[in-house]
Amino acid sequence: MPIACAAVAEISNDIELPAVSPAFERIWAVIAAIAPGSVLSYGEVARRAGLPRRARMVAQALRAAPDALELPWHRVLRADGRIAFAPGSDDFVRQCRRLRAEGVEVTDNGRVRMPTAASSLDELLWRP
DNA sequence: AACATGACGTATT
DNA sequence: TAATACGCCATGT
Repeated sequence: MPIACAAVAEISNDIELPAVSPAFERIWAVIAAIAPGSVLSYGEVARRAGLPRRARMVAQALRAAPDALELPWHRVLRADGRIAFAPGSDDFVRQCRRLRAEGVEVTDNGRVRMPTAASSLDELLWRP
């Protein structure tokens, strides 16, 4: 079992709340596994959690996530690379800060260059 | 059962 | 790139 999964499992067992959905736990595990400095879209998180077409559920899972999990929620963006929160809102600003703090380029509009299929492939193939 | 609401996605213009 | 429209899916009324 991946470390991130174990952490989520342990903590979410610890925290007793209204019977946390197993789907939420899988989503949390995927988010916990996002490497610092990289980002994922809501839809991609859903797919990796085995829940295709359930991007909105990822949003729910994030809202419901216990603080104790300390998920890297700031690494989850919309599919077009924009921050999901309303521009200028506190959450929006917080997310910008946290992303920049780990080296992610964020435009003033709150947009991040998302990895394209091509760029990811280049990463793999051109790596020395 | 019907409708509104979201930290969403995709296609189209 | 931006605006719009529509699709999707869980929840709450």
